[in-house]
Amino acid sequence: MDDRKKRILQAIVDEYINTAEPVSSGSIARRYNLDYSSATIRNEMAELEKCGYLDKPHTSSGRVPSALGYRLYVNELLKDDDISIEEIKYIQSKLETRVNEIEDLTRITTSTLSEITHYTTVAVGPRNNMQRIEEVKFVLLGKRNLMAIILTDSGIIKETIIKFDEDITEEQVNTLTFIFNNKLMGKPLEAIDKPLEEYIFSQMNYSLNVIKPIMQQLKKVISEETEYLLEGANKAFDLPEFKSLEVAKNFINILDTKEIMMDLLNTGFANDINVYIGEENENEKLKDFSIVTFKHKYKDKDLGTIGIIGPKRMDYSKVISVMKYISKKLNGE
Amino acid sequence: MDDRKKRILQAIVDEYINTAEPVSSGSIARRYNLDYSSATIRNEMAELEKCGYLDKPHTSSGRVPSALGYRLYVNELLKDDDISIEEIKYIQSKLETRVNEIEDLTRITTSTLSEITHYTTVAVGPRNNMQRIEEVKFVLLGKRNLMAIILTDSGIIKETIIKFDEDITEEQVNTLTFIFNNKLMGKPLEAIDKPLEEYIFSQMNYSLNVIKPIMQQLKKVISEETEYLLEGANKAFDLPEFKSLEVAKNFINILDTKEIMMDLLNTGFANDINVYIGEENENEKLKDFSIVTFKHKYKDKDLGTIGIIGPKRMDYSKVISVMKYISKKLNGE
DNA sequence: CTTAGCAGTCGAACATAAAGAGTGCTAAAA
DNA sequence: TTTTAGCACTCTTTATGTTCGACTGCTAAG
Repeated sequence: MDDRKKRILQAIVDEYINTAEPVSSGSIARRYNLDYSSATIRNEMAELEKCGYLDKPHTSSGRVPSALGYRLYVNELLKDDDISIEEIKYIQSKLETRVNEIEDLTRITTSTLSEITHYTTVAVGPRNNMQRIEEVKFVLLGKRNLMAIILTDSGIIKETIIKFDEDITEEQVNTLTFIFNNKLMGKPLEAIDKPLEEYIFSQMNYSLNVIKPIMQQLKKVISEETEYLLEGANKAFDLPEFKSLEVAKNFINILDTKEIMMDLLNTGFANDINVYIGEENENEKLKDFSIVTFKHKYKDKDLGTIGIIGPKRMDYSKVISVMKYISKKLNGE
Repeated sequence: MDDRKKRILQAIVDEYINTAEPVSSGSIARRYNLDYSSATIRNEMAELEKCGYLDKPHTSSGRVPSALGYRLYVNELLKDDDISIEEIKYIQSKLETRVNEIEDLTRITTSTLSEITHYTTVAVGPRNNMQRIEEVKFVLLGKRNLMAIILTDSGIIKETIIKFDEDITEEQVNTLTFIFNNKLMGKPLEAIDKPLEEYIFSQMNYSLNVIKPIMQQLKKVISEETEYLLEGANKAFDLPEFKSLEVAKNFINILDTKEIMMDLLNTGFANDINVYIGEENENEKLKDFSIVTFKHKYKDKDLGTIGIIGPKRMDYSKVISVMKYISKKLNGE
């Protein structure tokens, strides 16, 4: 794989990302100043195809990058810093918004990312079981409703309401608070389990009627799907690939069955931008799409993962540049 | 408008709802036992068209109901009780799930409705400003975070977190709790406004640094969009009308810009099922869709509105029957 | 090693024809 | 007066053929 082949491949991918049309040897020779004739480029393209980096829709058509071609492009040929001053300013202004809840920061980041890149953006909260409990609070609402608040080290606050069939006293609440904090402070969320239930039951002399519903609801909340955010689903429909009904249908399906995206977002390495290109994905429905994800943190607190989904012909340079910038900015310059 | 015309119109609408193909006089004569020849039906169809109840895609094609036709059908010709025993059992089993938070009930209702009808379903919470405050609680989280909890008479609980730049004392929290409850109990949510802020400021001898952020955040929370739920967006894409790219694009657009649906859901009469048919909607984007909404209540508490969006060729009988049943069931038999 | 030139391939766009479904109208039947 | 059989006419759909243009692949010359 010599240098000239790479330059040509890069030109083809760039051109295809811009036009969404199969790229001909002539257009490359004309528009990119590679100083070779279309015939030479044609020969190189034939070889690139033989190596699997390019595909041809039919015998006499131009070339289209294959998944392998995009992969090489992403790994080796990306333009760095593909982000303008205006965009930087816009991102800065957005991220400076003061937020009270950490979820708001995720929401702002997600929508900003979608606005800048013009792709659909998805976010999930951090994996619950990684978080450690800092404090548990119980607040009596009326006589038969109890709100439980769990503060974690990631700054995410889980709260839930538990309904009872009998009245709860302030004293009970105090005991509960003491025992839960005593037992759980510093522990991961998954420490809320059966053994804990038994321990608490042994410590408190109330009926199971009080503890059972609390444990049940707490377990439900911590096992619950983390928040799932979706921004700019309609943006995709302006892209030429969505002329195909099958593509459009798959897209909606992917977004609607949250598990597909959630799985993908929960894979991937921390501290890194992960790129999944078309057929590289196991899921058949993702074959026409690429997804770029990154775990975002704020002052080293895990805030979950944000992903961008678009056509394989995605503007990887732009997307990755913007993600890198936002990631750096969030983590403190 | 004689009876026979109505029977024929009903047959045409029923047939079109089933097949999504223009309906011919012959198919009506064959499949519905109206005891008239296709020629007679043809004559009636011509008149129905003249009156505006039917449309013809082109000169020699069958007829398609117009918005006016659907309207007459919905107002006068609906089959009652178009819901099977199995469906009733399924709905019952779903609605019996015990829930702790009122939002869960909305979620279950929304997804059940989507599963039974096979249409996309949307829900919004009740209009905030209608609700009355029953209690306000403040809970100190750490030293500089305060959680505010507002209980309303509809059972919806709003909670939010307020961040401070200085430490807050328990004493301050107690004073805040006393003043807020004293001033707000029984008042509507919109009582949280500028005059309240001034009153509280006059009553407490702390700096504005404490009250300002609280009021700001509370106002934000109560003015915030109420929850917006979406179920079964992909179901729509199996319908033949979604072969048209324009229709599909409009659909995604409608769902993505929440305001369109929110506006519609917040219109409409309480205690009633509201039907909006295609061009009847002011919004141009809705011209190909119909929406059926109902305000749902649980034991007379307002839980917001649920709506179904589908093609104009929606199975109105089924949708309305299911809604009526669920509505009755939620409000206690 | 590069490139000009040209034959060959394929898709897109357009025109044409035939088949089929449905209507509207007329005139006969009930 | 109402209903219906029958038929001409209209319009869509599908199939088929044709042309045009954009590319490629290959050969042979530079």
